[in-house]
Amino acid sequence: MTNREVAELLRQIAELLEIKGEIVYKSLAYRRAADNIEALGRDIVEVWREGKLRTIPGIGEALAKKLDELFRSGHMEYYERLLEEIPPTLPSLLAIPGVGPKTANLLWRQLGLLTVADVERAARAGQLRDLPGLGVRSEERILEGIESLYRRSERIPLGTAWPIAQELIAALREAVPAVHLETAGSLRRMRDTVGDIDLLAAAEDTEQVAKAFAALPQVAQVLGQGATKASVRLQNGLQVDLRVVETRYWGSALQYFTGSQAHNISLRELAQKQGLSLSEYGYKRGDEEIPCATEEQVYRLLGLEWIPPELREDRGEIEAAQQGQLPHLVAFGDLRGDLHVHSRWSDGASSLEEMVQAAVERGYDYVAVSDHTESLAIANGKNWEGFQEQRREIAQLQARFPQIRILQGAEVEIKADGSLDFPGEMLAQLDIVIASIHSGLRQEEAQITARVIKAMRNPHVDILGHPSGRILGQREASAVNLDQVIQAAAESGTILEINSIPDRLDLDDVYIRQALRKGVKLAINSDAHSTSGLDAVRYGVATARRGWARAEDIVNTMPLEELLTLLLARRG
DNA sequence: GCCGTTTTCGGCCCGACTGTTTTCAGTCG
Repeated sequence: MTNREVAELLRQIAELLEIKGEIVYKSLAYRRAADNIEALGRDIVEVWREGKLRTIPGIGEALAKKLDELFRSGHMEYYERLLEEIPPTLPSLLAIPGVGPKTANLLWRQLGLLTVADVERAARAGQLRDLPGLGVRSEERILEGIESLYRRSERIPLGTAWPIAQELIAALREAVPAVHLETAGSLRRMRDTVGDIDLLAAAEDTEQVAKAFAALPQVAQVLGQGATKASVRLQNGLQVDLRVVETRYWGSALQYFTGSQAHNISLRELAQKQGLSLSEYGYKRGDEEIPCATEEQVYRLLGLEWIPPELREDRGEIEAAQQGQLPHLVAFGDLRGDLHVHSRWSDGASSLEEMVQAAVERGYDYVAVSDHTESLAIANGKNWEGFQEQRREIAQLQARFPQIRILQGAEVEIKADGSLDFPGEMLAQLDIVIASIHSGLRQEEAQITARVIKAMRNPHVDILGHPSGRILGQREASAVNLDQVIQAAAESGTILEINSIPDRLDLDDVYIRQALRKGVKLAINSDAHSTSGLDAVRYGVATARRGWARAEDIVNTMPLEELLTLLLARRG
């Protein structure tokens, strides 16, 4: 079972327990355990085999026992018993905005409703208004909730949301004076996908800002607007929430609205131990109010360093901040080159010269052109002859662009049996070799893992490209066991790629962190297929930061000579 | 169900909003 599957099971149990009416802390415990399993970065079944389940935060005696039964037998009796008590479809009602566990229970017990369609039918027939605690308004609200559920859009990739948010911020700045204006929520934490766009402003006249926001030309529909907030839907369907606070609350509010929720809960628990209560309005000690104008103040009052938003997921950052052990995270400006770009030689839209020119404009010291190889015919992959021809063009360009070093690379296909498109003596003539999988992604775990590791052990392979193969919103990661891939990388010295294409972001934050724990080196690559694609590294850097990466963990922050020495050493 | 520089038992985050309520329960982020 994958970590995600185990986490999903625990979350289902949490929902069933809520509907059943168990004390809320029990379901909270299941959710916390689920979150921590998902953020583990290693195979939970492995942890179980080592007998170390209890070392995972949030897993105590009872959960360890249940998971042990699950991994041993494939069943969890507790879960199966719950499903006999509570109809399995009932948790689906919780997806209706406005319907929580109490209402779901009520709808089931009183009217026998089991699905969203059941609820819709009953609501339209006017059967909900007479239930205890509900009325006509509730019935309407539930119907509205069902309609919005049908319309509900998927989470959107960071790479889609981020530029839109920047554009809105610029437009709002133009329209109205605000002292502060920033993104908040999962967008500020740079999660790989976001549910909506959250913006936060501080101003003297809060209502003026909310009004100006609702009146922006990008806005298609105003969902709600008051003195301190506005919710809108954009022309492109995205929902954006803006909140406006007084300047003296800026720090407290920005901290609060950035989240994550788990991070905030842990922070408030810490505050509580120190006799303080923390909210978006700052601290309270008894009747004394302590608003914070900066985020630094929020953290400092608890004895913490300021925590970068990308780390705020309650994955140990608070403890690290307490001890002054937060990592100095890699930054955009640390990158000295890009090791994975394409050109018109394979499936790129820009010429080699245009790509080199664009890399120069970005201030890079080096760029590796890594076009596809022959068996990826769909991407116009080139044979060895093609690469030799390309080398002559690179030599000519190099003479014209002395300010940047142009490396010849290749994105070599890992074939179904783990062999590569080119033999060793050819690969040895390239400056850098990225090995990637683009086909046979459905192989089962053992096969695809062995295939990838075989390629990694090839001394001519420098980098493993987009290791999981996921495409956000379209394709799940392959079955490859990243635990074993990371272990193999640690042993062979293979560099793992953080592919920056917005719907890849692969490796993801969780496995980046695990790779770093094992001392594996990473490369933040754009995988650009046109000149503008080079800027995607912004998202790769953000993902690296979410994985706690420092500049020294990323090979393309190195000066050219150092990088070349590293590559040579690896090839022996 | 978890967990311990106040605890191995008794706690477990905070505030806003809404609707159904005469003081609060449920939901949400």
